[in-house]
Amino acid sequence: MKRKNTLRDLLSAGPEAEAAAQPTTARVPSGAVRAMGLSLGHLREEAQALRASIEAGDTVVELDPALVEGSFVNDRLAADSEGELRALVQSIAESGQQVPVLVRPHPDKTGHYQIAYGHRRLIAVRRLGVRLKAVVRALSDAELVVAQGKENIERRNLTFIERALFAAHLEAHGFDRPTLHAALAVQSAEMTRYLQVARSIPRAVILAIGPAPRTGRPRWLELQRLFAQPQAEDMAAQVVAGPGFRALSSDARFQRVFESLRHGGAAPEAGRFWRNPRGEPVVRIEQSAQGMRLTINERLEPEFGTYVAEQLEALYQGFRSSREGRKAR
DNA sequence: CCACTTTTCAGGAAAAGCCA
DNA sequence: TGGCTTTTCCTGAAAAGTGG
Repeated sequence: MKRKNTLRDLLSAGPEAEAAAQPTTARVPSGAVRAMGLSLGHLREEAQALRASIEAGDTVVELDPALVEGSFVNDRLAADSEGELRALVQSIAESGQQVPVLVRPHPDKTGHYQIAYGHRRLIAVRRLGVRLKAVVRALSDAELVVAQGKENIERRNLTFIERALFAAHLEAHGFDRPTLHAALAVQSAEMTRYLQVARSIPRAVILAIGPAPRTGRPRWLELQRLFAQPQAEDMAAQVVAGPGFRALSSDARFQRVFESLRHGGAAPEAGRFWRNPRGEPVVRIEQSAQGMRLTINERLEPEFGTYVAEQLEALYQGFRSSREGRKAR
């Protein structure tokens, strides 16, 4: 099997070589690797996938990229950065497309194809106006989404909420749990959390917040719990439509929705301060999932913090009696 | 700037709940 | 009852924050 060996040589590094964590020049020119900022793990996943396809007897063909369409399930909330894409375009222009993409014959349009993984390479190749190196395999819908999921999940490119939405999309398409687990490479417990979040938080709110790359499972779960309270949807809708919301980063948008539901009203602005009459920011007020933290700057107000600590008992008594008063009314 | 602490995230195991 | 889903908890790693 000459072809098999040739292709193997192209992707010579196996998992054993990766374990050494040393870049080998046999696989892809190392300069290009560095330029693209790709992790070795990423290359390993692709190499493994391709090795698997070679072992399955697939051949690499060259296709007109115009005949290749995207998948029927969309998994991303945000497009890849232009910088990353440009680096990939440059790499392919210089050293050619080193790794083929995986496609299947289009189920409805004869002569067309649907991509399973390699979306970014497809875009890059289109820009260059060259032909697309691809492995064509007859994949079922389930196999297609599993392959597509692997492309993103194994690169760890999707945020928590993107995975959750992807899972929800797949579920809506009627895929069973085992397929979902395989597509996202997670256990059933994690899948439950994805679906729970995607089901409980209104889609419009999720889309308005966006991928929130620095917001992970705990806080999304916490937000999902907040949506159990009455009026949560209305409140969130108000926040989302509020002034300046769009201008915030995705993570800040999450934070604003989160805070507004926690406090049942207007979102406090980030990094609040209490100022003394001189206008100095003496107390920094920070809200987290755990609670509220007050940081008292004793350089600005010496011994104020000590005083506040001493007054906690009196403050608490005042807090209790104000609560009782409210209940009695 | 560096070392240390705290927070956050995500993977996974085990227990609990649900349903045919 | 057994299989599957959901909930809860624990853990290690990474990131962020803090203080000297």
